[in-house]
Amino acid sequence: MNDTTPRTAVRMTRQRAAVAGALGDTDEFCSAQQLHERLRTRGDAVGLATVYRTLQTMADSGDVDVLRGEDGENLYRRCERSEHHHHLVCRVCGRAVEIDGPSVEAWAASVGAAHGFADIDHTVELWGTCVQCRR
Amino acid sequence: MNDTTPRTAVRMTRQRAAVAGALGDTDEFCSAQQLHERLRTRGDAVGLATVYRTLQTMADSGDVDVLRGEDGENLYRRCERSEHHHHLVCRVCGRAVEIDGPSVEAWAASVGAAHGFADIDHTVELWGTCVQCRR
DNA sequence: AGTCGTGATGAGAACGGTTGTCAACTCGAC
DNA sequence: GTCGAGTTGACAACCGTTCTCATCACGACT
Repeated sequence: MNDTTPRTAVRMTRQRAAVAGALGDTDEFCSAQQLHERLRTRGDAVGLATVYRTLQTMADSGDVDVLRGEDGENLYRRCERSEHHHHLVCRVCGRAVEIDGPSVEAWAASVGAAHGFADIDHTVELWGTCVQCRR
Repeated sequence: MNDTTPRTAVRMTRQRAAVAGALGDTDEFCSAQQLHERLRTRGDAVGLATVYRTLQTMADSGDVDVLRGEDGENLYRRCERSEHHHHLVCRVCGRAVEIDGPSVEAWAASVGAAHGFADIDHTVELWGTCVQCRR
């Protein structure tokens, strides 16, 4: 009954290594399905459900950033910073820049409080077209 | 070839009036399905597809605000201001306050430009729990 | 190296929101 | 009243994501 004996160990499997590897290959946000396809063509086939599960787990533990694309699907990218931050994402290729809005956090909290709302959470993402994709 | 003869008139139908009426009843953001259900119990039955189509049309013309809920579904609310603005939404009841982040717009544009991104668009929504729902 | 328990996997079904299909309908201009 | 084009509704199709469950394989412990 002591915590020194983790009851739920996270096992390292070929599949998890593959997903992590594929994510490490790029700076761009990509969907679970894109990742699944990339792994398949790479010869590192992993079940789609597993890709979803793995990404979810990694997102929970803060190993990947998740954000909802403009069409509603979830996009993932390996996380470079563990602190809270936002993104400037290219809507064409998915390339992203991590940014922080120094004032945003404070602004969100104060606006929330001013209207009597608690547990304020905020969504702040910037979409644009990067130089390469602009042509 | 002159604009004085609109080729595609928007017709006022019982269904559109019903959807508009249901939206006018509340200040809260609600989903297409909630609206559909509300209309049904009200005796003003409208097909689900029609509710979706009508909301989409109204959103395009700026008559309703749309935002994507935390679970990914689209939420609609009658629009009070046509100018660009953001929302502070109660994640429990959907009640919302229209807000504007004076600095947000400028900040988004400058960050985008600084990284060579064009056509910057931004998503800024605040979620919280309102007084009534806090208990 | 062999055992074993439990977490992990994958194929496919299920789900939930949304959009497409198409024949029947109805608004509204004439 | 007529007529045509926009509109509607029941239902199928879509699509991303999650669930199911039998089978597999880490890895801790011999």
